[in-house]
Amino acid sequence: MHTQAKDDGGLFLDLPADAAAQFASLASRRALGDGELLYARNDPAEALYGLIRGRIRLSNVAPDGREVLMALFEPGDWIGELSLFDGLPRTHDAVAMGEAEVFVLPRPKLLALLDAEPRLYRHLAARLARQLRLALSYIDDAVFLPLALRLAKRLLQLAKVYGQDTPQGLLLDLHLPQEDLGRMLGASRQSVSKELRQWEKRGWIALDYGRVLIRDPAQLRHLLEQAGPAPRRAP
Amino acid sequence: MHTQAKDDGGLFLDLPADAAAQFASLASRRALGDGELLYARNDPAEALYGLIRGRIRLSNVAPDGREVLMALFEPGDWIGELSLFDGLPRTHDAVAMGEAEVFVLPRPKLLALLDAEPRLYRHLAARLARQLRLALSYIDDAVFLPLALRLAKRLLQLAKVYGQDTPQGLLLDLHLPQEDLGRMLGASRQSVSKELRQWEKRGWIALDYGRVLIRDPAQLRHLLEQAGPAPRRAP
DNA sequence: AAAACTCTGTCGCGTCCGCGACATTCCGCC
DNA sequence: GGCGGAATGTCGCGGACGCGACAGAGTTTT
Repeated sequence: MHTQAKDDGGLFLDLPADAAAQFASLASRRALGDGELLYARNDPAEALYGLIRGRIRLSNVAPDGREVLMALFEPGDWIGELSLFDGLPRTHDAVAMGEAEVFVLPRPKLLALLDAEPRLYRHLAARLARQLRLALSYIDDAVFLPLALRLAKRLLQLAKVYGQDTPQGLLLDLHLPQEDLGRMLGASRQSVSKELRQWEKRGWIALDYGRVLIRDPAQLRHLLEQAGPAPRRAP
Repeated sequence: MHTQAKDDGGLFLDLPADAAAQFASLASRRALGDGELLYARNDPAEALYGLIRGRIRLSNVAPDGREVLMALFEPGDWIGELSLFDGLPRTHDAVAMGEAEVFVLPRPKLLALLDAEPRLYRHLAARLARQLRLALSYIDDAVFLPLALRLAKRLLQLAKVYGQDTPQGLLLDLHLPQEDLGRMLGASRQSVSKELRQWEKRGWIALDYGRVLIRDPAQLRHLLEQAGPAPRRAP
């Protein structure tokens, strides 16, 4: 669902080399300005996209302004496979954060290629499978874990993908405001801030604008382990 | 994710007839007693199952006893495709509610068949796609909709699949305690009960043990429409 | 370098909803 | 047809967390 770039191991997943070439031959390009919509919720499924440059946010906005931030895409990620498969409309808005550029693989051409090379289905289905697993785990977490634990979990998850090792610890430099962190968790900015601050006071992390330095990942993991398996049960 | 039976239109999805026959030739059968585990969370992915008789619940239980009820399967449904695709462990427990019987399609055999007939991937991928859409909508709903609306939505959704038309209205006779309804929504039994009772007082529904009669679906839909698009915004 | 914005920290109130408790009603079973 | 267990209705307390408000700190723009 999100942080797909490094999960895939490499650029545009592990397609066989020849298939990658075929994909490329179908593609045109499209440049996006800051805040530009790649597609909107309920748009028809016209193409599959491959992110070349920049960052794209996949989210859903309620009419009252609340927003669920479902995924962040980084260069190397595919975007929009779900609609590719079932032909149904988009489930989310896809918006460029800053300048970005994508490959555009029109659905009809892509389907034709897939029919010719059905083994490619396997690769794309594998992506769907990963996304489904992620979505399912989000649902579980939303029900089982209190905000603090969801936040810890997400931070560690993000760190696995975006974290850079530094002498002081794992640096998460993704220029993401706490408000967006909240939107990933279905939580308010204030609650996220409060929790992060608490951890900072304990020396587990250090905060900066749009940046988090995880000084002691083990403490966060410890939180999850002790509370996750047996959430609070005092007799 | 759940209520897949009638969504698929027919028994074991719309497989080509010859493919269905091939599937059948791979299958053995397994009978399950009430409460018996078909598989458990984290079990390895050994087979794909097809439900022949009875009902199976797909759920996740936290160590403290709380439970998320992710899906109910009815005869004609496939069970366990996700692990079929990626080979990773089960995400949920699958438990028989009452006596049940399933086809068992061992994964290795099935993968061999799929390699021989790659076009079948398309059918199975379509199922993954539907499940992903459902999961995504659950996530959105959990964040955007208050309990009452999620409940209304779920009731209508269940009615589409299980509802029987009667002179008094849509009858939902699925022998599902309100507690389980709650577990579908990440809500407590008490809250579900309260809301249902309220609707009953207004004459929208009628309640019975494990049964709901929807007298006036339009009212429930109305709830969703007025509140869904623009949830409460008093100046 | 100052202005305009964005991001963050912090209170405090209010609400939603979980949870324990208990009475009541209904079902399945012997 | 009566008995035990399960399902339901109902209060009320308490906790988690959203939300408005505002101050202060940092960043971007011109």
